[in-house]
Amino acid sequence: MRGILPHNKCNRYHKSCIIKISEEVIELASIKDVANAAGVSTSTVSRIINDNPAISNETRERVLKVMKELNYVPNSMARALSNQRAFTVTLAINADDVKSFNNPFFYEVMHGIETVVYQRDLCLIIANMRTMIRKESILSWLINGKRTQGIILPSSLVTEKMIKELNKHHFPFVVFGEPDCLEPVDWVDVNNRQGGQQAVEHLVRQGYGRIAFISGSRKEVFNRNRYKGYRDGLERSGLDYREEYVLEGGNAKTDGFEMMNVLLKLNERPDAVICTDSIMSLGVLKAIQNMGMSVPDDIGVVSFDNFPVADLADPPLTTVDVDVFELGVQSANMLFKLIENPLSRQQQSLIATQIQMRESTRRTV
Amino acid sequence: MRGILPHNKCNRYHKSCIIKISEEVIELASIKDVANAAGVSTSTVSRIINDNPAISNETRERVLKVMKELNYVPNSMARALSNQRAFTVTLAINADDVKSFNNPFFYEVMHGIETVVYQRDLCLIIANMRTMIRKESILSWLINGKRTQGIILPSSLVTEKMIKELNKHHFPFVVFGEPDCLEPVDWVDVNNRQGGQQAVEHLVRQGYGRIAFISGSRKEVFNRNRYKGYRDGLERSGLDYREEYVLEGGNAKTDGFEMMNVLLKLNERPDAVICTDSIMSLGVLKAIQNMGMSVPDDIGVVSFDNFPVADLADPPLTTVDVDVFELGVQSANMLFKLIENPLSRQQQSLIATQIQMRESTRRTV
DNA sequence: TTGAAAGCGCTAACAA
DNA sequence: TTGTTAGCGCTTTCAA
Repeated sequence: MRGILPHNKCNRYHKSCIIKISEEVIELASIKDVANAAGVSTSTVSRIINDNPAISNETRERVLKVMKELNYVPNSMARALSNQRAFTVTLAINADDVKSFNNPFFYEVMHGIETVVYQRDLCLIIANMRTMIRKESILSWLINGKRTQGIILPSSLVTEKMIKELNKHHFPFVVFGEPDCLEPVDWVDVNNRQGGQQAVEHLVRQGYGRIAFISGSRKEVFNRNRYKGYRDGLERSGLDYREEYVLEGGNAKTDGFEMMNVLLKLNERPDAVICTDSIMSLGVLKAIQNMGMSVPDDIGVVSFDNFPVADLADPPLTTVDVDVFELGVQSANMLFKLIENPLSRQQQSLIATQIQMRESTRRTV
Repeated sequence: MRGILPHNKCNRYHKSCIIKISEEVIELASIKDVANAAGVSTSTVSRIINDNPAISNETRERVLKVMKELNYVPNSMARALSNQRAFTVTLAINADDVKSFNNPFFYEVMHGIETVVYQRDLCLIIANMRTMIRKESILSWLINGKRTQGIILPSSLVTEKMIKELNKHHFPFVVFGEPDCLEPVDWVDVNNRQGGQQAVEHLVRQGYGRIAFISGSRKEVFNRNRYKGYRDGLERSGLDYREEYVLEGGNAKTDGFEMMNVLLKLNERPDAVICTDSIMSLGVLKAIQNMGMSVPDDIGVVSFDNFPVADLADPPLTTVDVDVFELGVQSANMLFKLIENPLSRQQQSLIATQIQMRESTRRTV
C-alpha cells in the first residue's frame, strides 16, 4: 500500500530514538510519544511536566502513568533551549589550590553546593578559571555560550577585572570567602573574626592568660579577620594587647616552628598560642616539645582548622571549627536568590564558628 | 508605514537578546545576526563554527571577523539540541568520601579530568550518586534526560547494579580505581602492585632485610594489590615470606599503632615496615618511637600516599608516590575514546608508581 | 481545561 | 562553495 508521502527533505532524524541491542529494545520516549500514548496534545504533557495547575486531575494522572510506563524523562537540551536557560550552575575552581592544603576545604564546599543545586534539579558544572586553553576567557564561553545560569567562585580567584566583567553582564555570581576588593560583591564566609575571639575566650576559660597569636600573611583577608577577632577577644577578656605576642609569617610547618621559637625566647613567654593554620601549628607543637615543655600543661595551643590534621597531631589540637559544608550550602542558596531576582540587593553572610576542644588546651594542672 | 505582517502568533521571543543597562547596550548575537552581518547564510556560519573545510578562505575570514566584532559565541543549548549531545561529561562523586581522607585524592583526580574535558570544549558536571533526592536514580535523570555524554566514577561507588544499568543503555563510562566486580568494566588505576614491589625493593636497597607489611582491609582491591606487590618484591629480592610479618586491620592512626606494637613484640622483629595508608603510618611511627627506637635507623618505614601527610610526619615519610592527576587525565581520555567509538574493546590502564624517598628510610648507619 | 502551531538557535540533507 | 529549509524536543501564546 503506497501512499502520498509528505514532503520531507530532511531524513537524518529518526522519529523516536530506537536502539536495538541483541534481544532488548531500548526506546527513548519524547514528549510526542507521551502525548500520543495518552491521547492528549504535547502542550498538555508540557504543562504537566511544569506543574501547571490548569490541568484536570484526571488528565494529569493518566499522563503521569503513561510517562512512567514509557520511562519518559524530558530532554534537558530541548528544555534548555526553549526556556533559554541551561539549568546549570558553575563552581569555579582554582587549579593552584589543587596541590595546596586548601583542597579538602574545597571539596566540602563543593559538596554543600552540589546538594542545593541538585535539589533544584539543576546540574553543577566545575570549571577551572585558570584554564588558559581558551584564548578568550572561559567566562565568556560559559556566559555568552549560555552554558550556565550562575557562578560561584572562591575569593582566591576574585580579581577586579573578573568582577567587572560579571557585573557588566549582570550575571549572577557569588563569592565564597570574603573577597579583598572594592567592587561590590555578594559573598559568604566563615566568621573568622568571631573564631579569633572564641579562641581567646576558650583559652581564658581554660586558665591561660598570656595569649599569643601567630598567623600567615595578614595580606590575606581571613588572617586579618582572625587577628581582629583575637584583639576583640583580648579586649572582652580584659587582657592587654602585647605586640611581642603577635607574629606573622608563612604558614608552613617550619614557619610555625620558627615563630614559636621566637615566642619561647621572650622574657615573659606566652602560656598559650593561637595559630591561623593547622599545618603551621604542627611546627608550633614541635618547637614547644623541643624545649621540653608540655602541651597543654605549659602552653595551650588552638588552631584554625583548614586541614583535617588536628586529630592527627600529638596532642590532638583544639580548633576553631568551621562548617565548610554550610559555606557551600549558603553560597548556593545566595546564588539562587540572585538568579531569581537579579536586582536584589547586595548581600553578605557569615557562618558561625565553634570551638572544638581537643587535648591541646585540656589542662590537667 | 504599515505593511502586511507575516503570520506569527507567537510573539514572546525577541529577535536578538538586547539588554539595555544604563548607557551600555549588551547584545547577544545569534548565528543569524552573524550571517546577516557577513552577508552569508546561517549554514555557512555553521560550517565555519564546525571547521567544515568546504568553505573558501575568503568567506571564512570575513565571517570570523564579523563573529569577533559581534562577540559571537554559539549558543550551547541550541547546538546541543541540534547535535543530540549535551557536550558535557559527568564525574560521579561519593559523598561518603567528603569527610574522609580520600578527599584530597578526589580533588586531584577531578582536576586531571577537568583539564582534558575543557580541552575538548565540553563541560564537566559533578554529580553525587548518593543523592537520594530524586526518587529514581540520578543516573536515569542524567542519561535519559540527555544531560551528559559519559560518566567517570570512582570504584568506591561501583555496584553490579549500576554497571548493569549503564551497560544496558550502552552508555559510555569509565571507572577510576580497579573495581571489585565481575561485570566487564573499563577502568584506570594506579599500579598498586608495582608500588608494593617498589617499596620492598627500595627498602632492600637501603639495607633493610626483614620487611613487614601492614595494611587496611584486604577486602579492598587496592590493599590486595599492594599485598601482591609486596610478595612480588620479596620474591624478586630473594627474601622469605614470613606470615608473622603481615598484618591487616583498620587504617586509622590507632590501628597502625597497635599493629606496629604487635610487630615490635616479635622475637625477631622486622627492621622495616610498609604501610598501605599514610594516616596509619603515623601510628606506626609513634609505636616505634615509644619503644625508644629510631626511624629510620632501627626501623625503616614506607607508606602509600593517599593523604599529603607524609611531609608533615616526623620524620617525613618515604612514600610510594601516586600520580593522581594523571589518573584523572587517563580516565577522561579513556572515556572520550569510548564516546567516539562505543563499540571499542574493553580497556584497562595502570599508572606507574614511584618511590619518593624521605627521611623515614634514609639510614645513617 | 485543552489543542494548534510558532519559535528557541543551531545542523545538515539536498539542491544549485 | 554556498543557500534553502526541515527538524532537534521542548514551551507558550492564542484560540476554542
